[in-house]
Amino acid sequence: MTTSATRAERHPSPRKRADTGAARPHDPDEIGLDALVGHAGYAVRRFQIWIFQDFIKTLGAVDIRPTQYSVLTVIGANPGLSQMAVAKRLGIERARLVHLLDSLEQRKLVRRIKSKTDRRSHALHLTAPGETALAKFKTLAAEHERHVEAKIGKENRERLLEILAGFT
Amino acid sequence: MTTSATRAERHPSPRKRADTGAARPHDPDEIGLDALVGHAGYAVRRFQIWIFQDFIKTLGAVDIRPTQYSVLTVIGANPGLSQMAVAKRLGIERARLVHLLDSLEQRKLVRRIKSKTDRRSHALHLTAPGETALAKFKTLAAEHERHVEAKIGKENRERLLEILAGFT
DNA sequence: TATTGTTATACTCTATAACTATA
DNA sequence: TATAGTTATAGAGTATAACAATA
Repeated sequence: MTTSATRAERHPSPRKRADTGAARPHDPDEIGLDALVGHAGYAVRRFQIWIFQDFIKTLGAVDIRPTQYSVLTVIGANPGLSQMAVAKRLGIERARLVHLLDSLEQRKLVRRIKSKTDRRSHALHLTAPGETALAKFKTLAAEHERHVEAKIGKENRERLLEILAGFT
Repeated sequence: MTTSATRAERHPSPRKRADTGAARPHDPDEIGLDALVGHAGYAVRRFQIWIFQDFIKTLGAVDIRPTQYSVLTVIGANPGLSQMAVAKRLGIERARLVHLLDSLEQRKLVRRIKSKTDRRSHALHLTAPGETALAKFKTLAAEHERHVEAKIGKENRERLLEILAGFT
């Protein structure tokens, strides 16, 4: 652990009070996280929630959520992919991708085209309006990314991308 | 962007093929992420999923999930907190905390004690078995943390904690 | 009036299982 | 028999709203 002078450490023996049932108004800043401070998962989770909320808000006008954006981006860059290929690449359950594509197809952003060589599978393509829309989404997503940069700093964001490059 | 030679960059003009409906068997490693590569949120989300899965697996024998662990840890370090205080500190909806505490109380790990000074609120405490159990959970959580360290490296994990110190 | 805990609803996401039509 | 897409279900998690008891 490298973080120093954390809140938890200001509560070295928090259980001293034999308080039972008494009201204890806590200043939220005084509530120690104890062992959570040493867990990367805790901070990563809180950060991920912050990022997604900003993404959803920034792309709110076009009603696109992070998972929808990732699906559209991958189809746009790799037209003709099957649903299985997209699901595997993005770590989405194939059952869930069905509903995601239903929604994107209803919005006329994506088409499912029956494969001629393997009639079990669909080749996924963006529609022409889908291509246009995705370009707009990418512009807004870039704006969101600038919010991330403003939040944690330019260098920290770049380090983060390097550290997590294996999780893609 | 600092990540170099990414997969996306190996697909400079991916839409060249006017392929429509043809089968295209893709090697999963050949599917480019395009713009996703530049989004911190994408990597953070994939990493967070990996971490939670490892946590759930490592603490599977004691049937404790990340959120339950965070609630128990905060109550253990700050006995007497109200439900509102815990919910605010951890960013959990108070409505959801009700169910989490119902489960932890049924398992005799936590007690809700009526406050005498504010009869609307409950003071939260670990039971004696709860204290013992939490010590065991912390040992297993530390083991999980070593898995994280092994996955991304000791220095990277420490940098990550520093970068995300604000999200706690 | 405002707050604490509770109940309820809806929607997202994850994890399965089973079904169909193809291979 | 195995795979692609689909349908269905269950549980976690998020986001709300409304209610009773209490402040």
